[in-house]
Amino acid sequence: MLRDDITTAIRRALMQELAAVGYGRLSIEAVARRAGVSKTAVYRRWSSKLELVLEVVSAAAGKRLPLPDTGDLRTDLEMLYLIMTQALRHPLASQIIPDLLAEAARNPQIAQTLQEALRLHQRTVGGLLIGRAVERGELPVVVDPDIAIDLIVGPLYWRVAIARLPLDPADAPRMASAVVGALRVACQVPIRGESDVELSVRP
Amino acid sequence: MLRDDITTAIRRALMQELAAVGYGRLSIEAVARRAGVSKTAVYRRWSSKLELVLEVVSAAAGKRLPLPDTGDLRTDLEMLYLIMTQALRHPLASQIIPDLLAEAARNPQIAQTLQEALRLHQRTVGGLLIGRAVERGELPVVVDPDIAIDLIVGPLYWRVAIARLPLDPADAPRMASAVVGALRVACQVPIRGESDVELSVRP
DNA sequence: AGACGTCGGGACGCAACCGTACCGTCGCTG
DNA sequence: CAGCGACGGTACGGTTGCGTCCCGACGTCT
Repeated sequence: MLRDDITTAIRRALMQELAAVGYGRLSIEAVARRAGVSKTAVYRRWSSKLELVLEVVSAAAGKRLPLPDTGDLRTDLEMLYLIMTQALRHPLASQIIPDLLAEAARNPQIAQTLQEALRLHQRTVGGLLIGRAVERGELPVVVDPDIAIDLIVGPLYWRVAIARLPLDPADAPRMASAVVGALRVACQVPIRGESDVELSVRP
Repeated sequence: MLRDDITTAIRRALMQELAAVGYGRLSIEAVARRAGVSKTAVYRRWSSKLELVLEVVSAAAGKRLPLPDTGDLRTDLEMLYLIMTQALRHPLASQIIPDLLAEAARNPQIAQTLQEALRLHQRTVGGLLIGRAVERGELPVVVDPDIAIDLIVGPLYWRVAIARLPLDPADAPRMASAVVGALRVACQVPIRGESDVELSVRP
């Protein structure tokens, strides 16, 4: 039987190495060195760099974040943003996730794994948030869950993970309010044009 | 004098190689090979891989996209989304930009260059769009241009560059309408009063 | 026309990494 | 207690890329 302590050491070393040098420069040799084991120990468990990364990352992505349920869409989003900000601020996540997303543009295997892990997760989270808001009457019937996801996740991901600007705690409620406004419009039947109805923050 | 044809051949080869293997795996040798020149030709012009990439990329990022000015914020955004989608659909952009953004998390030089090139550009574009909308009375006075950028760029970038879902032409107007809704809310004075909803996270 | 200066190309030594074969060791089993 | 099987570590040949040096070729200037 393979020793568990060595397996976990390799997993941990992979994450650190991935954050340090990225998938492109990642070498089995460096992972083994950082883990304090030999290359053979790695090759016995995974046959290639790709397989190693896919297994470890998909396992790590399986950890679900807590899902806010405050009974109010705007507050739910605000909490979600604070949670996501904290998660994305973590050095491992903030370096590994963009790196793998970029690599996914070249490697279909990585793309598929990330799609299943991240996008599916977000779709359920977003679906839950929006579904509950619809039940409470805060939103009309959703037209397209994909657009809803884009509107919810896009702004925060852009700011924290891409632009790398800090999300001022005071900004979270403002962004949440704005996204609620976007969702209200997006959920309307897409009648072209007459969207100059006054949209208030207050329900 | 350095021959211009070879210089441009190296520039073109760099972009292709960057898209093919990414910054991490990029090698001067491969660039020279693809350009059909010798390594010396590259080293005579740029002293290192980083310098080469910075120069070429910042030059390429300087190309400004056309800025829509239709006299209506929603239509401006719709046009902007179509333009951005087309630009991001280009294989070079769709692979190079996420790759460099990920690398920017490790390399301050790249981060700074991208900040200046992309973020600054977007800030001017967003500032223009929003400024004109404010002048027309479509929006109240902007509170924070950064949040406005996040709301405008985030959803589209997320969908096209990260989730890699195609933006259905029919989705552009819907996304534009939704973002207008978000901007209307975001531009209101952020009175924090009526959010006395309980702030608790239920798992 | 001839000499000079500059540029591109090929070759070299060096370092890192890959994937594998072999060897010593540990633990289980009878 | 002894034999066996599986595991981890070291060593190896091969490949790739780096950065540099030297040489032949081309254009220019006098």
